[in-house]
Amino acid sequence: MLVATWNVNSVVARLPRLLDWLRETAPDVLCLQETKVVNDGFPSAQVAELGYQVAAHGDGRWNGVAILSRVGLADVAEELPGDPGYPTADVLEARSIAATCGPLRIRSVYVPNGREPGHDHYAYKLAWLSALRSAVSAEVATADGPFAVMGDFNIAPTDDDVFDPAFYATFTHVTPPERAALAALRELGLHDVMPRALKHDTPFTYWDYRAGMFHKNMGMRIDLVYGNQSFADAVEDAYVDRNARKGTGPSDHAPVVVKVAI
DNA sequence: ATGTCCACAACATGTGGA
Repeated sequence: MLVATWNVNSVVARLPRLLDWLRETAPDVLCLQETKVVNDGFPSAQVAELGYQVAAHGDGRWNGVAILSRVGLADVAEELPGDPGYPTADVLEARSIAATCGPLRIRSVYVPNGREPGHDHYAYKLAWLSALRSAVSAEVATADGPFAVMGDFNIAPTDDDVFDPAFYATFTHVTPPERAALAALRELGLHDVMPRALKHDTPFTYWDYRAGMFHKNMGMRIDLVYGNQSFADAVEDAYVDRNARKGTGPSDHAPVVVKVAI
């Protein structure tokens, strides 16, 4: 199986590139983030022509996640129990969706950005990650086969995952509490599936649109694949498809593609 | 050598978010 995750920064704006990429790469399962569209606006018919079923969970203007599968799609869960909501507990954002795709249980996540350390949104990010840990803990405990949670975590696990730690020193994505939240996920028995880079030896997955950062390779690895033991044992290859970040009208993220013997 | 994009409201361009 080929499994992938990609923050597309609007599935509508990215549709031509998404369809081209699906034809070229032909993943069996693709997790999307930042679809930025309500479910009725999701281009389901276009991806269906390529053989994919869709489970979408969208807000509209912001956020939005989805799972595309051509190996079956069942037991879809859009709720995240314990979701703290933002700015208040009654406002839940579309940041997580889970489904069973053939033999694989999968969760696509778009972790809150956090904006800046100390901001309300930063506290929300940590609370949201705590809720995610609880949900994933239950999934890991009940999974009798391969399980993976993947998506845009908006956290670089280590200093090696950013082009220059000093550049990000005062920003979110690298603070100890955020990294501790990732470690808490791994403590559930999940493995960080490290992709190889197609260039530069740095498997970054995100480069800001501004100031030519992609061309200077000033990026971060914040799109992650965390798999349980069964999933990790089956990994044959993993890479960041930086080619999808090139050219006209790219997302600011590149897909992470994982080949698993499942 | 240089370097942002997206959606929305509204209908020009400002705004918020990333």
